[in-house]
Amino acid sequence: MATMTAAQQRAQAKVEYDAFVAACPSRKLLDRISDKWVTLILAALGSDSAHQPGADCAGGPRVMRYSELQRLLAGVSQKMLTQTLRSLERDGLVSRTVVPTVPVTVSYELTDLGLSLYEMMRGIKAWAETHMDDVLANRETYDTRVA
Amino acid sequence: MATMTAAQQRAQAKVEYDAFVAACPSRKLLDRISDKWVTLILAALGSDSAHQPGADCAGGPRVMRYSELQRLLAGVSQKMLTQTLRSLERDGLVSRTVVPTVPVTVSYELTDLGLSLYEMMRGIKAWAETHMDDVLANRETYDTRVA
DNA sequence: CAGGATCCCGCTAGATACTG
DNA sequence: CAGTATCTAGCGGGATCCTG
Repeated sequence: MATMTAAQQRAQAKVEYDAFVAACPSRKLLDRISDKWVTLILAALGSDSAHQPGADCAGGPRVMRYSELQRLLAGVSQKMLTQTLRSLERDGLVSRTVVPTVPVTVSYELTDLGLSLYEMMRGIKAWAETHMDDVLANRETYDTRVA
Repeated sequence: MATMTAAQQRAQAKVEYDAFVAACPSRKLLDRISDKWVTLILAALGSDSAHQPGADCAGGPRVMRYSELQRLLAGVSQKMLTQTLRSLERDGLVSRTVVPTVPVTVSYELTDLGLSLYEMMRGIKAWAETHMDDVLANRETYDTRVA
């Protein structure tokens, strides 16, 4: 039984390729920043608070408390907020500070690494603002052509 | 019944914020490139074929056929490959060419817009290769600190 | 105040089978 | 060769309730 069927060989190739892709640094980065709340938290802590519909918190503090973030990011569940903050802390992108008052006070801010990531996201933002209109236009053209 | 409960107001805020986020160009871009197969197809068509474990197709053609892509991207299902290619075509990022031979021959290649996106992804790749090691190191430190 | 624990549901990727 | 159609299971994420 040393031989494999074609299907088995394909399955094997898939496993290897998946492992290869999973190990790719770019893939890891994308997995991280593609998370909806990651980007929004980064934007919030990076003081790019234009991500709030009406109000503006321009020049707002780069250090925010849990409840502040929850208020700013309307619609985030506690679960996702906590989960996301934890993973960002784990990756050394944000720092978490607990002040043992009563009740307890917890604040978050970007680390240097997190700030660096935030800066790179501005590059993405720049591309998006430059080219997304074209993409959207192409999309509409395509849809009307089909219909 | 003109008044709303606190819960209703929160739900309303969430809807508005979600709509706001959905309209954000950066968000749209991230939704697009965070797709596993999108990035891999772009890499394949951008001739960055280092995404194959063993073999190398350096300097490979920027125009590839459906079956070539399927072979290169080991483990992709027909469904996802077709679906992804369609959406990329819809957005004007890749062009699809049908040659009516028997059986039919279909080839894909990047458009200028798609190439531009590919170039921007190299920026992401650069950041990843520069900083992901730090992230991973932080992650391990965090895990051992907890355990 | 900041978060842990639990239940539950929608969505989507994937497998399978069929076709022009 | 290059798809289309259908069905299903797994899982991420939200809602809800509880606590140091």
